[in-house]
Amino acid sequence: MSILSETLIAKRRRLIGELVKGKKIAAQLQTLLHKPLKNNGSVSAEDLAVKILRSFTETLSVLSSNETSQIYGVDGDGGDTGASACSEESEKKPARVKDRRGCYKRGRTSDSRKKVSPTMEDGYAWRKYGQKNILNSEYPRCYYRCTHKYEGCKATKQVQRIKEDPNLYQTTYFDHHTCTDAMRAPQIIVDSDPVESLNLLSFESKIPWNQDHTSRSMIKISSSAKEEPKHDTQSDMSDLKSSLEDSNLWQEIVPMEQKSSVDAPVWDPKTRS
DNA sequence: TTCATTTGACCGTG
DNA sequence: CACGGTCAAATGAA
Repeated sequence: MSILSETLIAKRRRLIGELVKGKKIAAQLQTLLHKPLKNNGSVSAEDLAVKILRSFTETLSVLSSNETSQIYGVDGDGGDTGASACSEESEKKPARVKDRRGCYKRGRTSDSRKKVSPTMEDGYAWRKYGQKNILNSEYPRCYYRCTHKYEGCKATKQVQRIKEDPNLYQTTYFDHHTCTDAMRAPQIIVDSDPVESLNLLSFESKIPWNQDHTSRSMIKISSSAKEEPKHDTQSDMSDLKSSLEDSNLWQEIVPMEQKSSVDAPVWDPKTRS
């Protein structure tokens, strides 16, 4: 027990160290991007990018080597997923409202992962199904589920703008995508969504995020990525992969069974009922 | 016409 | 009863 917590503490230290390092290098890269002419060759943007990637890669490898939920401090007491589908027909209520008693449960007991990002874009196609004003929160919370819910993908997420910094969004992911890459750009699959970590490379100050970046526009981006598989992400990923292969980190990050799942979409694109 | 978003109602939990 | 998560009709966009 104590040994376990010690290793956890060590891992946490290592993670924090890596993240701090990555943040510093990212800041350097940011200034470099702002004044590219001043790049007299001391440090190239590419070098910095590689360093950042390495730092985040290291972080991911630590995360994927053990329970991420513990490190994130997220609940994960097992049990089944929050909402469950309505069972069947029931006509005990007025036409407008069907009887939804027992249709869903609360309490998200499945694994959840939190992420703070300047963008809601994460490479997946999401469909908004609700929005609520939350007590003591200035901004509403938006509820999304995977577009391919009807193919069996149970992934959902909640997005909420952060009160202290409205440019940032806190996204909480529930469940995992089972629709994999059939409808989105290919990517590495790690325990927690790897694309999220790559999104960290999109610098907030470079992107004109203003308050008009609503969920709507972000979702549009998601679905367009689905419809025409542009492979920006893919080329990014292959760059990343090739740079990582040099350092043998790639093998560490991608567990065996997940590597094989990349080219084996599990969802079946059938017509939904 | 199809598909996504909006929005108010419904429902379970604490 | 309040709150938060979900549903589904209405509405809008392509």
